[in-house]
Amino acid sequence: MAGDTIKLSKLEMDVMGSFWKLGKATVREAHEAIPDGAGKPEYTTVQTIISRLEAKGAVHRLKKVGNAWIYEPLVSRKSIVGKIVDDLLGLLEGAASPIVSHLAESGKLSEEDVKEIQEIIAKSEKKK
Amino acid sequence: MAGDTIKLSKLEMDVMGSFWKLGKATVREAHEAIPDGAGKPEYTTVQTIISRLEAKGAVHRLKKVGNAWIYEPLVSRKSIVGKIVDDLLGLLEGAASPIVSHLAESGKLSEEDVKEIQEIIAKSEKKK
DNA sequence: TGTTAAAAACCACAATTGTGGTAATTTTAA
DNA sequence: TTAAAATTACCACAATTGTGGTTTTTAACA
Repeated sequence: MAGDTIKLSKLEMDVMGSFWKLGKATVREAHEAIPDGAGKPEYTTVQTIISRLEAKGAVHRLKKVGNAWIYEPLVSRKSIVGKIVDDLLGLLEGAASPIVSHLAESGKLSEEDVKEIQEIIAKSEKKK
Repeated sequence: MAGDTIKLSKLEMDVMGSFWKLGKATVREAHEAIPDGAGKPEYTTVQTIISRLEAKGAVHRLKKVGNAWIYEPLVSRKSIVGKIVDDLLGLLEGAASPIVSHLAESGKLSEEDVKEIQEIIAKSEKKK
């Protein structure tokens, strides 16, 4: 228990990206939702990946429409991102600063993000 | 070019952790520096991993002392963490907030971290 | 200087991941 | 109602990763 979030590979993650974006999708829709560019997998590859995702319990078949199955995600992006970040924190011995420094340096942190952080921290400080 | 930071697997990352911590190390030292617990690899496994890290250019042999080689990291933790975070950002379509929310919620962000972020942001704002 | 302890070198092999093909089935449109 | 199009089902296979054993070399010391 505790660390039992499923482990997804890079490609599996990309395909989950389609489901997280679309909510639910057929194989074809999931495939089309993957951004074009180098390394975009073939349709049949996505088929395979979705089967594996199903075996892992990351998606499931909702219903059949026409002759295509509609799949639905069973794990949230939030939980998966959480696991990735936690793993990374493990590598960093719990220190978040290398992560936030990188975010800040790469200009990905908006002032809104910072405000949000401060609020959350303020809240958790109060609880002590 | 640009995305040419080496790709490390989980175990390879753990072993790199030893090098980042110790600065340089023999196979034995790297092995011993891995925290005990479930999934701690055997000495010979670490040997293999270090060979692969060498092949990937992540470490190299510095010199021989006694009959053991001393290895040294060639990639910084910073660069690897940066790559992981960038990949994650890719999945999140560039939005950092899911990451920082998770960090903040899990109580890993100190007030010092927040101050650091603000400073970095302030600096980059000035440049505009 | 020969034995032994340590490390390297080399090897093996299963699981997972990336990648996509082919055959069979099911719809749908002519 | 049958041919074409879409989709599933099933298969294959190479690369990478996790895992650690066996053999050989090398250094140290008794």
